[in-house]
Amino acid sequence: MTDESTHDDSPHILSDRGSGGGDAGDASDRDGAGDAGDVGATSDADEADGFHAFWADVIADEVESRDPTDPIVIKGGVSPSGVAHLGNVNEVMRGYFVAGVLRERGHEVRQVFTSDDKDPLRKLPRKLANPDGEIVGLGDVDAGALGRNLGKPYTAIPDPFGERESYAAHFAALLRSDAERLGVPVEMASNTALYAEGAFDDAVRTVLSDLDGVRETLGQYQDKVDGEYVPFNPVCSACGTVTETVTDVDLDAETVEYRCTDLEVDGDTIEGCGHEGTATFREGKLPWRLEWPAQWDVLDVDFEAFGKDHAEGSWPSGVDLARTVLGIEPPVPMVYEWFTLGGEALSSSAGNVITVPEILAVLEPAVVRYFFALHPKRARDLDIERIDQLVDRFDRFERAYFGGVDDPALTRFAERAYPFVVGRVDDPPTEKPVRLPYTFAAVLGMVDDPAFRERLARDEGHIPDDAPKSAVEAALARVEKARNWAERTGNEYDYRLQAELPDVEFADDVAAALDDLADFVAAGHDGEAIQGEMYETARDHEIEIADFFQAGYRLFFDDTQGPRLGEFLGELEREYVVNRLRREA
RNA sequence: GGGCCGGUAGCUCAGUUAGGGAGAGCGUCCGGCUUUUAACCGGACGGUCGGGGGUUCGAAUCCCUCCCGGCCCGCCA
Repeated sequence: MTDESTHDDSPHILSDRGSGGGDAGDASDRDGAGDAGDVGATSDADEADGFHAFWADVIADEVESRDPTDPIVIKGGVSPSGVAHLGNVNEVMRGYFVAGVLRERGHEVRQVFTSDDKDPLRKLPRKLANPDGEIVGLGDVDAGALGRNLGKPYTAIPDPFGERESYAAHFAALLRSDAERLGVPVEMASNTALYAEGAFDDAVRTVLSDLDGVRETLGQYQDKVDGEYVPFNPVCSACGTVTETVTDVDLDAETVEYRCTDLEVDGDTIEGCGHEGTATFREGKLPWRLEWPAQWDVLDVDFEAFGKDHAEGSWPSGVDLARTVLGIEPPVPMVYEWFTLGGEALSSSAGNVITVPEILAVLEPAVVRYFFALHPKRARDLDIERIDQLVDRFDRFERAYFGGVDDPALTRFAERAYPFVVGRVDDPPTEKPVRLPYTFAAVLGMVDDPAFRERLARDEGHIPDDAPKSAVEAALARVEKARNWAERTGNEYDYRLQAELPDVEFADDVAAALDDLADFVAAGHDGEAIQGEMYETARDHEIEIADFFQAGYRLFFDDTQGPRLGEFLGELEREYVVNRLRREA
């Protein structure tokens, strides 16, 4: 009915500047009705003039302006086709922030995540993830079994790892555990299950009852849609593949007639078996362009975030089909820009991916959530080599929340977003957590002894004297992350204290200097004194200071460089240091 | 070819909603911490805000245009 221009349905609502501000013509009917009642009653945390420092508030405003009925439904979803990487996390984390804001405003909110698992497996993935989320190659599983199942729904293909009921269930379980690790409670919904229980029956009936309408609308977006097009893909009862050739529709019986024909995928052909049969509305699926709007209808979706790949394809056609065929209003959309990993596009086939377990090996969950709290529309790069920069930014963001940074813009953003980032909306922290700078944590990661780590952190002033035990433990947890980072990247912090004496030899004068230093340490001195004595000893023996330090690094790290040596040695067990300096153990 | 999104310092990013000082952290350089050895402190250097044009007293911000990158207009999420 309401024939609004596509401009008004732009999913780029965080980019539109002053939308509706220019044209007097269309501003009246869209904004006028919704605004009057409830705009003034929005969040108390907002400034009165409607400015928002946090994008999730902008989205929440838009959702509220449509007068949704509780519970508000926020959806995300992916096809469980293979390795879920950090890019897919957008689908849950973006919704997490919007859900949090809406709950804070007093709404009941459900966050639903669909596994679009009735889609067919179109080609063999090059990489898979095992039940622990670790990436493995196709050679580690029965690739032949997968190859024989091309064209079948993911839920009809056995789990390559033999643990769950299907390929889809395997990857859906990984997605759920990813969300849980990030502290995001989501309701998982299986598309296959929704079809099986009849949830899509009404939508399928509506679509197949209005073939002319579907063809006319969708034909404006897809050239392949012609007078013969039928928007339903039955699953062949003979061979189990998803087919595309429907020859007749029987609305009374709620069935379709089909012929199992070939499926073209990327130049390859998945052969149909030629079987001719009958399928019910539950024994097939809608094509994506219609299935997406049907999900909005079935799940009553109020908001959905999606990648920019959908923005100019299935979103505009989905909006149109929702209104003209299904008779519903589409949800509030939000497009997120893709991020790059180390400057390159995420690509599972090229191996340029990082999974949630992998990122959580080097980052605390709050830091990952912080990354996804940043503006969704900005092009950004996630660089593992310099992940310390991201952590530094998080620490600064956290300090800003506690009023410790002279940066009004950052402080406004932090005051609003921080409680959601740390998952403490209802009882925000009142004391700033103790944090070790990430690179300092990497230095501590060079040794295993927890007591050593804590001593050194205290000596360097990173842990206040009155910090409670739990805060200290939480701070030291970062050391394991930073150590994993150093090992993964092999960077300048990737040193390990050598438990065994490295196989080394020194010139006589260097050896004599080491013996003198050993005597000094044995006499009992602190790290600062040892550091100073190293210079004295080198001078006494007329050797280059650089050579002497290098000898020390060779003995303790079997390397030519390392951390500030004297103070480091001062924290280690004295007997160990003395013996090592004497090259005895 | 058409449409959409993105482009701010060497790096990672704020600032674009609401036009007014071009900013932060890191890196680099210099200096300090008795003594060059990656942790700590201070300072400096560093940008045609992708280019050009326009509106304005004033533009990173609004308009036009061009360049570069990504995405969509086939399939698929």
